[in-house]
Amino acid sequence: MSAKKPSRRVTSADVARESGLSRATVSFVLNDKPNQSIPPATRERVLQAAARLGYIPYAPARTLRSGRSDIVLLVLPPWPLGPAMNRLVDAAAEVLTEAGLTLVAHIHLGGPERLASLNTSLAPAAVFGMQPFTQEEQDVMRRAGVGLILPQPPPDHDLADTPWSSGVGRMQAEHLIARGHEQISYALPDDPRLAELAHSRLDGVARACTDAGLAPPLAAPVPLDADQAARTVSQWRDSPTPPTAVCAYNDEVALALLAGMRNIDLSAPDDLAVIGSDDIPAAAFAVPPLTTVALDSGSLGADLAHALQRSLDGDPEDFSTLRPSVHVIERRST
Amino acid sequence: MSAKKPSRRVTSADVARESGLSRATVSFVLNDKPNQSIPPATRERVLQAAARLGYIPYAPARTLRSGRSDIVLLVLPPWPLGPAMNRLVDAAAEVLTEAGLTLVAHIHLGGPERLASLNTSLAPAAVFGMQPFTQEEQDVMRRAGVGLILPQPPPDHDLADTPWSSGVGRMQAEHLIARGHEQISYALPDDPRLAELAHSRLDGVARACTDAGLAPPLAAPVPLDADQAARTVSQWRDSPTPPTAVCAYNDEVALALLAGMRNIDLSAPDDLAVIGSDDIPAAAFAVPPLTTVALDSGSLGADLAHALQRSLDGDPEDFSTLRPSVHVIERRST
DNA sequence: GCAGCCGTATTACACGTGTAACCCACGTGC
DNA sequence: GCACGTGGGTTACACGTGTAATACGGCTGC
Repeated sequence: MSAKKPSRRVTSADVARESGLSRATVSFVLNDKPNQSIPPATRERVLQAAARLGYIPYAPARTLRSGRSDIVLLVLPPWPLGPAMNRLVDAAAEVLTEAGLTLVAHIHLGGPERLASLNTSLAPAAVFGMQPFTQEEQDVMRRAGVGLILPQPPPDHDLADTPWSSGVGRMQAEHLIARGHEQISYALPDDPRLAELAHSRLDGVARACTDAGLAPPLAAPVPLDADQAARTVSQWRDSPTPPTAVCAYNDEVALALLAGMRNIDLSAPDDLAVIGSDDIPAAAFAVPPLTTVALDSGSLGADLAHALQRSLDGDPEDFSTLRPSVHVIERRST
Repeated sequence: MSAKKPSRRVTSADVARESGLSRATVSFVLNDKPNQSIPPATRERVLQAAARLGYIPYAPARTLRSGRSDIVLLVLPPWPLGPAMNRLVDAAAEVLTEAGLTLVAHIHLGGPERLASLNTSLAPAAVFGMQPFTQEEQDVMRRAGVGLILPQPPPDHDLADTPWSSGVGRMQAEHLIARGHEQISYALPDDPRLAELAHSRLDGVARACTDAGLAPPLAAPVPLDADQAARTVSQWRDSPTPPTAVCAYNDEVALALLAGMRNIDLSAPDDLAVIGSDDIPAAAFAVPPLTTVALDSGSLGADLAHALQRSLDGDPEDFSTLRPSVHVIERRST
């Protein structure tokens, strides 16, 4: 129980010694190779010895030998992602765990050289990012031994048109249009790190507008501050074509708008309808309760994980066909 | 440029061949060993060959040989953690990256056997969790080669008394007491997964109350639903000792309370003062704007990372001395 | 009685890296 | 002339696994 050496690692050789068999036999039993014939008696001997010693195979050695790791790396951007992404990761992790894979997340800040050091220490089987990687980044990862890199930019397809970006914007706009609104504006987030994603959502709104024969949306950044939000609203109302409704980048921006409107004695939806995105818990408690667009990120995560798993098994999978369900949660702000 | 073999891995042997030197020399140069004498000319030869081939050392082999990995694993519980934890992880990752370590996060769902498989594929140098691990879990990780496991339960010290748990509760209560409140209640979260953390925060509130000579707080679960929250508030007001203020587990619970109070024509702070915790963006936009307790999780993360790094370097570090700053953000709900 | 075969377990090697131990040629001091 | 460092490099091994190739003994078929 209390050894001198504080923590000597238990190797498969120890198990072999303990069970009086060879390391090969131990390995065969523990990975139960199908085409080997091992009598139940010896199998039991190995299993018990392994349990007694608490043997755990050493990942690096196993990976080195087999050539493939069972780590899936999720590369997250350094900006806050909200609870939707949380659920997505959650669901994906569960599916992958079931398949013997391990999902880990890393927030990635710098350029390709940092990505390189990441892969240097992890050597994942697959890397999953939020937006496509640059060619240079891909090269670095490939050289580091990454087998599968996602998402792959579909060459003929608009990069930005992922379901969790422009799809959300489109859904927001369609809901407002169905309510009879004809002049829509868009509330961008103030954080520059969110600019890319925000503009692709705005793009979804714009397309929904042109599809319906409406004018393109006015867009303006809305900081998370009630007074500044109020100013933006005032400017909109003073414009030649004042909007009757606004799509917000997310629920937080939408809440800022509602608070700003209160400050200048306006209220949703009569003076200006407001729709958010993400369905954070606070949305239901706003004044008035906020209508918002929710992405079923849980099942999206599970779908992604399944597709990834099949991809690792050799089936080239088309990830662009994954269309998650996104739906409107109607409350009182529209 | 376009080889038949789709992606043969570039090894240090390739670099050796390319530079016309031996693998050992290559290794010496690349890890620049101090006590070796390598003329600048050869050094340059190696470096250029490595760059030309785009050599990236293979993590598993390196780890296998050296015995220590540079991965730090953050084990997250499967429940939502809020933006504070996000900032903490962010800051910690930055510090660790600077030190050549790689921080990755994994959400952990099951028992020790899952933890085992986790470590089987990762072999991290250190594991960092939110609450102390059980003895069994620690054993499993130790056997898997994990050198440092945090947090270590201090034997003589109350387990629950971490700064981000009871410290928050204490700070909430002290603020209310300073405002003259003498009967305080506590709004627990409805999610059973949060029970442990919530009760330790409640404990902080209770201790602040007894320290001030007040009665212990009434506690009740408050679901994220306005009507149900309203019912709880009514019950409190009907109790023999009706509270004049309430500490909420977090801002979301606090927002639910405010919404519930609106439904029954009560308002904060006159009918009942409400204080939250976390300072989520939505708190500022509530009606009335929510007073809350904010943890400086960014600097806490950085401190933790520094301590962890020193610990890995051999200095036994006392993590229980880390006292993050937690302060009250006064708005209008108290 | 012997070749052959099958079940059982072992030996031997490869994966890619870090590094201790060694080797060789070349001044250099006496 | 010879022992002797010494700069500049190499050879050899270890880390822990997985698995192909192999050895051995006993049974079967003819």
